Amino acid sequence: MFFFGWAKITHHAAPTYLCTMERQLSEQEQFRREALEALRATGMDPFPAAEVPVSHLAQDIKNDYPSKPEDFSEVCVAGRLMTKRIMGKASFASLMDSSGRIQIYLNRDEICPEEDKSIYNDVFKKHLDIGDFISIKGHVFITQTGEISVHAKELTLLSKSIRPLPVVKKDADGNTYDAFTDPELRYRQRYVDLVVNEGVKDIFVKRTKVFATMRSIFNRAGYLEVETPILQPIPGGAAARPFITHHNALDMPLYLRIANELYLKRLIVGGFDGVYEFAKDFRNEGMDRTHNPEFTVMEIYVAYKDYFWMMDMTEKMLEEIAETVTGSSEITVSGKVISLKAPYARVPILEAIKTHTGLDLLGKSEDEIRTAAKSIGIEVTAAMGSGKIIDEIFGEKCEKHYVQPTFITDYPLEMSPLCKRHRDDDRLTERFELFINGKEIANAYSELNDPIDQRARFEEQLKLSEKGDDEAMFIDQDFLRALEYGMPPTSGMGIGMDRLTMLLTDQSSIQEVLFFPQMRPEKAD
RNA sequence: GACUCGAUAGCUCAGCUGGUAGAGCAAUACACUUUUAAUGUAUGGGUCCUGGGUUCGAGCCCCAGUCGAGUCACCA
Repeated sequence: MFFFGWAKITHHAAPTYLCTMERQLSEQEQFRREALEALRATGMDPFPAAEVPVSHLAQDIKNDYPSKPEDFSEVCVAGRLMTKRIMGKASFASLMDSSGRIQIYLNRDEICPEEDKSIYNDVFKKHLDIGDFISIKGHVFITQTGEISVHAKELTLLSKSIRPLPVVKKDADGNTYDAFTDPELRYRQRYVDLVVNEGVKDIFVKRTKVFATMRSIFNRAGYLEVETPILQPIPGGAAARPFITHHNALDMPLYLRIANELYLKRLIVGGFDGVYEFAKDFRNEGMDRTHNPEFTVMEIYVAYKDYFWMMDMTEKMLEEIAETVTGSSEITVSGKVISLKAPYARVPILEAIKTHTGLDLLGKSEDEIRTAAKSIGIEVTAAMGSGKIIDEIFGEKCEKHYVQPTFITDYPLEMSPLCKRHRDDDRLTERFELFINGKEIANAYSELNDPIDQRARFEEQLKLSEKGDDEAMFIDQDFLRALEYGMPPTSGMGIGMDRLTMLLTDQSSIQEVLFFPQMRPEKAD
């Protein structure tokens, strides 16, 4: 069983948050449990099993009732009770379903036409709480104050909520009061965040639309969506510290993938013309506003193409995604208007450095590059080769200037061990990174398919790692074997899906676009 | 990892020079048949993040720690 295997390796006690300890109930929780028992005492099941005959969503009623009121004489809506306004024998409530909120009007004598008024007087007024799931059958009408509402004929409890939700209110001007804002609580209890904070759902709906749009663009082009191993014996395809785990039956270490590049290229060797994968990757590094230990990358490889083709494809794809998801190819990111309309500027990295620092590094030796970097205040260490230094200069002095989408191209050979040499200059590679709003969004190559050169590049990485670069790449012998059988000329691209989503939803923190961002364990409740 | 800020009622927050813990919303009770941040009256609700220390006395001061946010470092 999973648990025993895991316990054997770690020897850790179960984290405290997994322990089920008696928790002191708050006054409000006690009241809700009493209400639950009171409902049971009336013979009502607070958690009934039957299917709910929902006929309409709140938003559809609000959209369509004005033009076709005759279609709304009998509706059934279901969702959470979010407010109760009781005025004696009549009440208003708001019901929230997946589409939004709608007001419910309840009248005692219509809900309870018989002698027994307990459904209204006891169940609705006393025992129903904010957060309970209910269904309402009735007809749609417009109140005196002009709000489209459901006039209730029948009220059914669907599920009792025994823990109070934070109550967030809005006034007539749209100002929000008592918003549920503590980031720790919002991320740990995302379910609550989604229920009470307006706009949170929308970010995640957009996230899914980004994925769906990208997928449909690739499928339209005939590329194959594939799955490749997450547990890898050699964590290849990128330079990063991996998570390590252990397979008991094989008694061997396995790594959670840091990238899937080398597996997708094996599939190109195998004869697929275009393959792509939305991949969760894992990197055992620091966490901050733009880094989560697990994150999502889309990688695509297309045979017989080069990186120029990939730039064309990428800019058209991003334009279409922006239009589909946000309704416009112009987006606003932290107050800046960014146009994702193709084509994008294309700037070789050494030209970018020349523009922003005045340094001309083309054809310079490692020592000259090191000296030049120091001259503009870049810190360099002995472990850094010329590629890493150039990357450092670009990151420090240039990157931030590329707010509008820009392909930075033709990186030095040393920085790109999986990338084909540049057709015009063998010190450079056919690589681009796409920068938007000063941040890297995508990375692509004309893929290196010369197995002899690939082996030499891996060996170069090995030397770097001996020099102290703990992120240099591992050598994957099976990948080299695959290349030796022959890989067609291929272009590949990886795009950070979390960061793309951040861009398209104007969020500055990766935690806002991940349902469940990584957190330290919380204390026992 | 370093620094800064924060943690008080279900939620958002206030808390004076160290002297028995406060508000709004939410909750409970009553009233109220078209309200919408419903309203009115009354009431209850606290491990002041944890553990030490100083003090006659600590939410507040000191030390150590936990969790979170921000900045930096790290990071293809």
